[in-house]
Amino acid sequence: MKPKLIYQKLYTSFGPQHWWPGETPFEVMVGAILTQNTSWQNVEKAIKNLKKARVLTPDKLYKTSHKKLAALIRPAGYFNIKAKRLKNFLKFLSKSYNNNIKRLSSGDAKVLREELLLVNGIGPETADSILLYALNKPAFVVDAYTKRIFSRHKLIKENSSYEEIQGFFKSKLSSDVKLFNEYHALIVKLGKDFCLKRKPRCKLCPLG
DNA sequence: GACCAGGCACATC
DNA sequence: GATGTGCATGGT
Repeated sequence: MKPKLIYQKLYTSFGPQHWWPGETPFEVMVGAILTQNTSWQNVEKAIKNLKKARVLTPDKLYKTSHKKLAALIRPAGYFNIKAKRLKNFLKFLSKSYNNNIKRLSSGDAKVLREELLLVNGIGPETADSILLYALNKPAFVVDAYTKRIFSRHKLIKENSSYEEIQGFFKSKLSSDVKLFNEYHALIVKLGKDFCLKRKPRCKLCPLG
């Protein structure tokens, strides 16, 4: 089955997913770091804490102490390391872009991706999530579900690298922000509902 | 109580 | 380049 057809099947089954769940680009970027290897449900609690404490802006979050920040994001797990990663990102945002999100989003996507990857704590998936969902750049996001689902359906090798999998999708799809947005969200929906780690395939899977 | 969740860096071979 | 490990909460 071709990637485009799979997309159509998923869209028909599940409908639009309205991603990313976040009110502002900055909130999306923070969420992208907090959700690393963590369920979104837990991330929501952390973001709620940040909002309640009124620190969910680049400058205020950067000024928040490590101890306080870690305590606020505690529900998202790995709170010590994620507090550091957030600070690393905030330092980059401040030093390189003067906390100007508009200037950030007007930059060249390829350059920006490289800059993000230089931040300790931001890997390929987090970088692409930020590019796609916060800055509206056509970056195809690859995650654990993508690997699992597409290798089980024999479309990619099980040991393919991130770049290989991303290349596969980019070569088969038009470079369209809306499409990339919806496709990744639908993959996550499918993964959560049907493609569990220990269950090789599911009879109810819309892909058969 | 085990397993899992929208990763990443780092050590070691 | 591949493989193993630490990081941690909360839901099922």
